[in-house]
Amino acid sequence: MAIPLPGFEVRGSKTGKPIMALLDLLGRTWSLGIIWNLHSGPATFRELQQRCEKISPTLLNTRLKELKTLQLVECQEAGYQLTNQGVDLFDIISPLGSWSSQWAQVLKEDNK
Amino acid sequence: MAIPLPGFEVRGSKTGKPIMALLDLLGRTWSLGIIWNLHSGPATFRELQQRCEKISPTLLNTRLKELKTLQLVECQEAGYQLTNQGVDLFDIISPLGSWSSQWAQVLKEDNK
DNA sequence: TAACTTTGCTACAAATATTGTAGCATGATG
DNA sequence: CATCATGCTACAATATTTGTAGCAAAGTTA
Repeated sequence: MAIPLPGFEVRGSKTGKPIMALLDLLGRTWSLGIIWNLHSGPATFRELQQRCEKISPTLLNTRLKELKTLQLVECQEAGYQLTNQGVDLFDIISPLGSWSSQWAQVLKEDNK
Repeated sequence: MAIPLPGFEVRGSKTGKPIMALLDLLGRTWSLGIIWNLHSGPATFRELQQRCEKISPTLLNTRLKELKTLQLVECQEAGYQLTNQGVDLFDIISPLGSWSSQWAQVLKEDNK
């Protein structure tokens, strides 16, 4: 699958709008998981593999390449880590953590 | 693929943590796209299909079932629309719109 | 009321993405 | 050296997504 670059046609949209490239990226298996897991600090390839519990090395490497190309993740001495932009992105989505707890609560109530 | 319910094992995590269910859901092809596209107002099945440009009816229906089960989308007279919870979720991710524009800008600069 | 349309959705095969396991090359450690 | 850990690739098996066709039900028109 081609890396979703802003300005070009991506899965789901021909317009080239940045948001569509981003939604394509984040909608790929494990993209969000990798970003989420990297927030707790840099990790080596194998360490990241463990944080993600069940990701295959093939896909992990594919996603890392995409995320590096799109400058959300970089590889330094300490291992893979979020770039400044990656951190900014994480900061936007981080409220999902507490939101999801409330959501789980509501789902639980409603299924009583 | 089983619907990712908070409290149960999901793709990428056995812990049952709500955030992992959410990341599984949002990481599925078109989940984010559907939520994003529904924000501009209710839509019939075919209308939504057009907003999503290239989604197949099979998958659209699968995703809608998931989103309905998880109470993010509901089907009313006007068509499919975000529930209150769905709107809350959208509100969290909506800054991605402007963030992605800046991101696109940076990528463009750096590739000069 | 009988012929069109439109709509929501299913069927199903082809195309694509993801997993799982094995293992290789490289560099560090004993 | 021999051993081990790491980053990553190969590749076949499996699962997901697409694309096209089309059906049943609910309007609309004549």
